[in-house]
Formats: sequence, structure tokens, C-alpha cells
Amino acid sequence: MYSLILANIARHISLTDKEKTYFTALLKNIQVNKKDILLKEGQVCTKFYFVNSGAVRAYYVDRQDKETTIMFGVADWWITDMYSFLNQVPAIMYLDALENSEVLELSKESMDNLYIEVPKFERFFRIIIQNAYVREQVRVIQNLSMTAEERYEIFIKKYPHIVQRVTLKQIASYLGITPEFLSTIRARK
Amino acid sequence: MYSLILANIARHISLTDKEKTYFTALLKNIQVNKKDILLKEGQVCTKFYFVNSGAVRAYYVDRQDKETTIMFGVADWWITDMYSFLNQVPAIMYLDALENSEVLELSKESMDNLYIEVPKFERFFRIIIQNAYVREQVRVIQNLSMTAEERYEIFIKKYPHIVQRVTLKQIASYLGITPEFLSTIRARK
DNA sequence: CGGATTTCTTAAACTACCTTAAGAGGTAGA
DNA sequence: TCTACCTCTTAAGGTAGTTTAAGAAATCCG
Repeated sequence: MYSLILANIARHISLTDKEKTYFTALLKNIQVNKKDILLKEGQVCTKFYFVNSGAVRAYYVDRQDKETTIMFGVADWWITDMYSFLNQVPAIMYLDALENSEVLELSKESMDNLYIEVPKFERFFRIIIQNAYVREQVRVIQNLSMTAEERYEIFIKKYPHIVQRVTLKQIASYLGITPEFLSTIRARK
Repeated sequence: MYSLILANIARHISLTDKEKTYFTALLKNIQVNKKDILLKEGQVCTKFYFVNSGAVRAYYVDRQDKETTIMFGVADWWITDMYSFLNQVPAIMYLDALENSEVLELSKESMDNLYIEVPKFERFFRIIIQNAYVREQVRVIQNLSMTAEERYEIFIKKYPHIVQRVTLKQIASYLGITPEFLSTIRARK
């Protein structure tokens, strides 16, 4: 139940057995079904989620009800509305399950305690967020300098396991195009 | 010389006088002239920069020589090629001065020592990077769900002091459009 | 000061991507 | 098993943003 998350952490910091025990005791294991909602826009996000199995999606809905997929979280990924979680303000995004999934929750309160009890975790989450930042920066560059077709090519190369599991509409909303246009892009090949 | 950066840090962590002295001793103050290059694509980025005065721009150049402005750094901003700096791999971006500027440099080596000597800085840079991550995420959402005109409106509201100081071409490359189109957007009002 | 270079504007023709619509599978629920 | 409702495709017509080009305005520099 905790082997995946402990391996994830071990990639960046070393924990003693005692620290591992302390950390895992803070986690809550939950099972969610396909389409279950973890977070709604407007709610304060109180959890940082780690996906153990299945798939979770983060997306934004604008005034015209158009969805933009912010990220897909599959096994071994951390996912949350970072701004809402860290500042305890209303979320701008939705989080929901694309498949039946097993998710570990770390609450804001637990995280604040964790930083005090095991300060090494400051380093761990700094690295996790650093990597997330760099990925978003690369995505901004790609969105601004490439056509939708090029972005789609990169997406299927980078996330081949995700392409199989999500709908065309969701991929289109990640790329920032309509499903119809993605369909014609696919047909070109 | 260090008052701005110490105030910047004090917003997130408290330092003793001794820690302040240790920290500022790691910094190198440099003066750069307009158009001076701080980092070239392909070089390993060895410095994290803090802008004391003036303005610095980070941008990406694609195979067709098209520039995409990644960020503008004015007084009180941290700027670097994060991926290159942290992993000591070749940079994907350029950094150069838009005006004569005063910049403080923190080297990778100094930063590694800083984390050991004053672990509080793990927290500080985690927060700095968190904020940068959230900004990039919002930018992705805006790029995917808004028209160029809407993004321009938001840009001039959010960075009114920057608009005055940089060229139209640079703003256009931040928004991901051509200077010609930005010119027509401006003429519409 | 004057010439060179860069920046900005305008406009016409073009392309990437959107909108609307209609039909063909697939899947889920009564 | 039938019906309802998503998902995906295809295609025609529309719009946001690009390309090319040329001139005007501003800035740089000897």
C-alpha cells in the first residue's frame, strides 16, 4: 500500500524506518470510482494526492463551460490544486477520477506537521515542485511556439500509456484544441 | 545593496543576523549593460539571479529562430533557467539584460552549501518555486482557453510597469503572437 | 547632425483552427 | 432489448492569427 510512495520519496531523500512510519501514519488510503470528484472549483483544497493506481485528471472550466485539462495523474504521480492547497483559498480547478483508482491523501495540516517533525520533507517537496515547474514552463514554450499537430506528436511520445486510457476529448482539452480538430489531425496520418 | 533581497527573503522565512551575513557573503553583485548576455542556450547555467534593479528577460529560440519570451525579471524577481541550474545540464533558454541592470548572483555551489548551513532556505526556495509553478500553471490555462486579445488585457493589467519598458516584439513573443498582430490588437481600442 | 538600423503600423492574402451540423459506432441504463 | 446518450468522424463555412511587404516613426551611432 505504501511501497510506491516510499520508493517515490526515496528517489530524492533518505528516510529512517521511524520517519517512514511517522510519514505513512499521516496518509489516508482511499478508493475512488470512475467519475468520483476529489475537488470542485470553489472548494478549498485540503489534500495533496498521490496516485497509487488508476488515473486522476485536473481541469479548469471557463465561463463558457469549456474544459482545459491541466494534468493527468497516473500511478506514481502527485496531484492537487497547488495554489488552493498551499494558501487554503478556493480552488480554480476540478479533480476527478478517470478510472477506479487508489489514492493516498496527505492533508494540509499533516503536511505542516511533517515539515516540522521531518524537515527533510521541505527538500523533497521542493524537488517535486521544481520538477512540476519545469514541466509547466516547457509546456508554455510548446504551446506558444508549436502547432497543435506538433504538440500532439510530443504528447503521444511522452505519455503513450495515457493516450490509450483517456478520451479524445480529454486529450484535445489538454492540447487546447477542439475534439473535431484533433480527429482531423489523427486522420492525416 | 542587499536590502531588497533580504526583504524578499523576510517575506517567507526569518534569518538571524549571523545567517544574513553568511547568506550575503555568498552573493556576487554584478552590473550588466543593456543587451549583455547572462546565459546562452547550450551553456550550463551556474547561477540563480536576483534582479536588484533594471530588467532581465528569459527567452527560448526555436529551430526557425522564432523567440518565445518565457519571463521578464524586474526588480525583486528571481530568474534563471531552473532546469539547467538544478541539474547542471545545458540550458534551453537565453537570459539577457533589457536595460542596464544590477543583479545578484547565487552560484549552484553556494546554494548547495546554503541548504546545508541554513536549512531554512530549503523552505524559502520551495515557496519561491511553488509560486513560480502556480504562475506557469495559470499561464498554461490562459494560453489554452483565451484569445490573444484577452491575454494581452491581462498582461497589461498584471505587469503595467513592464509594458512601458519593453518592446512590442518582446510582449508579442510573451503572448505567443506576431508583433504585427499585437499591433492590430492595440489599434482596435 | 545625418545616415543606418530597428521598431511599429497597415493592409492583403493565406493558414490553422473553430463552429455547426449530421451521421455512425459504443456503452449504459431501464 | 430498446433507447438514450456519449464518443468519434467528416465536411462546409467562418474567424483568429500569420505571412509578406512596404512605409513611417523612433532610436542608435559615428
